Amino acid sequence: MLKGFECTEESYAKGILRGKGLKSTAQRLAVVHVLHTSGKSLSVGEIHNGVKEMLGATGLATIYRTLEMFEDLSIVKRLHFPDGGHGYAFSQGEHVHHMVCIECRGVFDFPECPVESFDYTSVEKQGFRVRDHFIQLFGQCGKCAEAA
Amino acid sequence: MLKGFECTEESYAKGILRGKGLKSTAQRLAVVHVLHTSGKSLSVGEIHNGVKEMLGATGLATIYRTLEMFEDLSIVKRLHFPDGGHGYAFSQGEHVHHMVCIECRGVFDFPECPVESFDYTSVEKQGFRVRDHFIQLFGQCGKCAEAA
DNA sequence: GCCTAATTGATAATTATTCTCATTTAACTG
DNA sequence: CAGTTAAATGAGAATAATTATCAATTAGGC
Repeated sequence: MLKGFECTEESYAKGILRGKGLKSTAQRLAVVHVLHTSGKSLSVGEIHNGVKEMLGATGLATIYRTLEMFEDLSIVKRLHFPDGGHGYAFSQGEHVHHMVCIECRGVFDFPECPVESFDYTSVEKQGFRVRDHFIQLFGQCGKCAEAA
Repeated sequence: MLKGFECTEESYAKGILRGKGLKSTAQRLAVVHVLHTSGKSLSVGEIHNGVKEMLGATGLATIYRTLEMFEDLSIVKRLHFPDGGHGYAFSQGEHVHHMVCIECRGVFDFPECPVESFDYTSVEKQGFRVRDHFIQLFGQCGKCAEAA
């Protein structure tokens, strides 16, 4: 097992995995570590590289499997970019939304939900029942705005 | 050139294409037609099949090229699904949001923007400058709710 | 420490997307 | 409305992304 780099986020993931009867493998914790410490949205390839740096040879399929599982467990969130690409970011809990810097791909949380107070009347008139939503803000983070 | 199936949506697309000095080809108008008449979000393959039904042999690359261009022109919108997949829907104008039926993938517009009235103060305290946003609602459309 | 089901690694297979270039065509022009 | 030209297309090769397979490994409980 992996030692020495465990922090709040890894403990959080371990707790969720344990609760579901899933194993806390070195690979899974490394994915959490790589994502969390980067503070931004990473591609599958970037995550794979980060994990390999920590653990040595690691199968790419494991990264895909882990990300899919983590998304179901609300440990990571899949984010989409205007250019059509996508990436993954560490994210605790289900009802958090994210803003993404279009320059550095840094990810920032915001807990207030703009849709929560939204009046669905016009939507529901069409017979539509809203169950869930996906929101993402794009812009410039403080650092990138300064640098510009 | 294509005749006989032109309706408001095709004229709309032709106008935008003309305005940008782009050609209104049979393939492009067929993409609009297929998307609009379906009323739902379609995969690239489904769009390709629909266009082939109308025009006969059509290159897949053309479909990809057309969809990318149409997204830039805000004629179609790329939508994402909880299962990780994505699709395209006809969509007039830039500031329209969509709700998608998770059963039939039907797409419904709503012009009111939940984020417009949202108070960004907490976000901007972090130095983040919001430029754009992506919103999508998921749920059940009237028909699918009845059928259930 | 042992046992067992869960997980992983390596790679093959599949699927999705982009590229290339010769051929075709929409739109403009006279 | 025939001629011209830059834009667009088709077909398939090339590349990238994702999923599947299965033998070998390992976390977690006893």
